[in-house]
Amino acid sequence: MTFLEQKHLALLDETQRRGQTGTGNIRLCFELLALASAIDRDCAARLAPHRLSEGKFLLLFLLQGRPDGLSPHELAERAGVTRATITGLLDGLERDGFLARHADLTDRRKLTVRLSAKGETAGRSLFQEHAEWISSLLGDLSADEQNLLSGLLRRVWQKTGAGAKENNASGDTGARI
Amino acid sequence: MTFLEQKHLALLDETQRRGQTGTGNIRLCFELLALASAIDRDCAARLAPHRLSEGKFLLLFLLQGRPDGLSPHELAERAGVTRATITGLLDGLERDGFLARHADLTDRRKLTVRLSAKGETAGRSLFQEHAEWISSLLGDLSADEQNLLSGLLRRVWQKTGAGAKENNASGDTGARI
DNA sequence: GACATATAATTAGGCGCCATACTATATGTC
DNA sequence: GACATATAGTATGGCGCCTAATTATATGTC
Repeated sequence: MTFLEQKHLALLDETQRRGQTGTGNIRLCFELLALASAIDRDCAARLAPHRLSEGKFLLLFLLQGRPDGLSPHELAERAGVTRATITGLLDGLERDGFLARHADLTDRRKLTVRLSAKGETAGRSLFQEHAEWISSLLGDLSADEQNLLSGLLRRVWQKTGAGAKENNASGDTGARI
Repeated sequence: MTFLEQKHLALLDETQRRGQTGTGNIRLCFELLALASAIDRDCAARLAPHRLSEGKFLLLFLLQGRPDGLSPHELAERAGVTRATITGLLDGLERDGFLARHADLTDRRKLTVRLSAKGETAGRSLFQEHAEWISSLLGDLSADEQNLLSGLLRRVWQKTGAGAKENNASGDTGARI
């Protein structure tokens, strides 16, 4: 059986019906997207029982083991999302008792975000669990296979907008086989 | 340079700092997710100038070349999303003049959704463009490399929740090298 | 010291997706 | 023909993400 998603099947069917060239390429691209979606769904399903999303988990994780906390601004930078998004995530996490916002004593514009005991505990155990799970996803592949896969992914990535930008800066290309 | 996303870099840094095992696996998984995100971002950027999202594009595409139209219910099924989601997408597409809802004559619960001339034109040209773009992403890989990649993706996919479900039904496993 | 400018966080509003609840209509059964 | 049940579409409210605008505070410069 194929492992594509419904929407991709529909697109692929129609592409084939129209006798477009390169449907093999397209199928492969959809397989890649389907795999990523499946991983994201699994991730969400693992976190949902704790009332956490992937974004919230990342914040928990960034704050974990930092008794001095971090500002929303720093969290945004490290998480790679906007400060507005952080505000929303913090609202949820604070509501559920994972952390608290504290006023900064020296700069009254700033806040310091610190985990509660609940947040510390949840962060620590979830992180361990999460790392093991992700690692296990790829665990069946041999070292050679992993290198191969990484190289192939990199080459495809260079055709994307993000990759093209990177290409202008450095001449790095994945190995060919 | 690496091609991971900010959030994954943060997770990976911390994982290494804690001396967790299997960080290579984890990096590879993140590379896969980063590539899928890059593709999704490119897709969104291509459609945005037309005031379309990926979901809307799919509807345009499903309706294209069907003078009799489809019902929201059928659209939901083929797109693999809920009917509620379809309602939202149709609202936007109707507002922007790509299509119209028409009352069904025989069953008054039903609607028929048909593209406008604008919708037909946009659908046709975008579909062509889109198919060529996606195909080009993978176009650098040889046939062998494509088969290899597909097999590797499939094996990882079987470790996901979606894959595990599928496994119960059929014994299909990707080829090993 | 006043004022332009930068920075921190938030708010407001939008999008796409979901689950759940609701309304209108159809249908099968007695 | 009445009534339970199913179905079609929508409304509501939530989440995570975004951009742009707003408010409060800090800072550099004249």
